[in-house]
Amino acid sequence: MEDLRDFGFLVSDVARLLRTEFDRRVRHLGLTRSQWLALTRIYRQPGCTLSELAETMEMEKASTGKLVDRLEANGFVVRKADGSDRRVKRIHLTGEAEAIERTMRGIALDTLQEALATLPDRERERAVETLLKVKASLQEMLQKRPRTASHPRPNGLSAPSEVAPR
Amino acid sequence: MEDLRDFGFLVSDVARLLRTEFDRRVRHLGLTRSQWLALTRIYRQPGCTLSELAETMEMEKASTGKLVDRLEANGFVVRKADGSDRRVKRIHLTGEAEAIERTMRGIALDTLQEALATLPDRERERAVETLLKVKASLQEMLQKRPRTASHPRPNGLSAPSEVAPR
DNA sequence: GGGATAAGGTTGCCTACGAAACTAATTCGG
DNA sequence: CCGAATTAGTTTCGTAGGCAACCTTATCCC
Repeated sequence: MEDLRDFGFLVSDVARLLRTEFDRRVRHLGLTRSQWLALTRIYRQPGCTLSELAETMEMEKASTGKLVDRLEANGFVVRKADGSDRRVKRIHLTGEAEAIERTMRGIALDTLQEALATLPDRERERAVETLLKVKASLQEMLQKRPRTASHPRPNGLSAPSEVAPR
Repeated sequence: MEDLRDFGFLVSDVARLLRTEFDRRVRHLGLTRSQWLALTRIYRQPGCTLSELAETMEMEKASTGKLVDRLEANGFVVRKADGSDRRVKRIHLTGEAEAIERTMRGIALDTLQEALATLPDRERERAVETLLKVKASLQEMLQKRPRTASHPRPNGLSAPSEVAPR
């Protein structure tokens, strides 16, 4: 029972460490891990819309949009108007981005290989299976609770009031 | 081989989903998951310094400092000057924080129990072991590369990934 | 056709973190 | 003892990502 929390801590720790290490390795390329992730999705789904991208990245549209903003500002991506629906903007990689994408893919692989070097294949595979289950479970939980479970209290540094048991 | 990347994606996804779900559940308490994490550390190490806290949280001092700023601004924590060293500020929980800490601990447990509901104990334990190994490996990697490795040759590494075409 | 509703994107606000640079206080080496 | 190196903490800047509140177009449906 006690290691339930351990699991939560560990997943977060490993994710953060992984991101930090990877970002240090690709810093000189001018992109981050998150940006590279977006690139790989666009690479596999050229001309996708922002909503589609947000969907496959399992992120909010707003957050995704800002990621794309930065990618576009650095010339890795372009937004093109759609012919039939004037709301949508289709996202495409630039040629430069494709080269960088491949480079970063290699670095990602290196990083993971190094981080998992001492792990037997079998163990890694099992971990992947386990994580897949947990992810599915969490997705269901988040979907079931669609955004705000009430509580329209935006601004206002009002104290948390009486929430504290005594 | 191919699921090496899967592992990386999955860990990040699960961490993010976990954080989002938990933050939604504790939103009404006026704190976040990260803030709660800090509280639990301070709870177990009352009067610790910022550097110690940053150490146990495995985070940068600057990031930790801002976390403490917010906690202090909301009255969950106080900084007290140290008698013998005028640089250090010792961090203590307020009474209110201790109650909230317990509440949030319960919610964390609920969240994890729900997320891992379908996972046999054995499988969860194995995952924890695996994650521990990976975490240790990453910590070593990050330590070996103390900050700026900017471009001074990222240490040959195994093989592939020719660096930056063009 | 025209109003209600939904879907695509964007903007603003807030928290979380890392990186680097900086200040003040302390310890160390000679 | 004094100046150099260390250490504690903060500040500044940039990216990431959620949440909510918008516009703008498309659709739906009467």
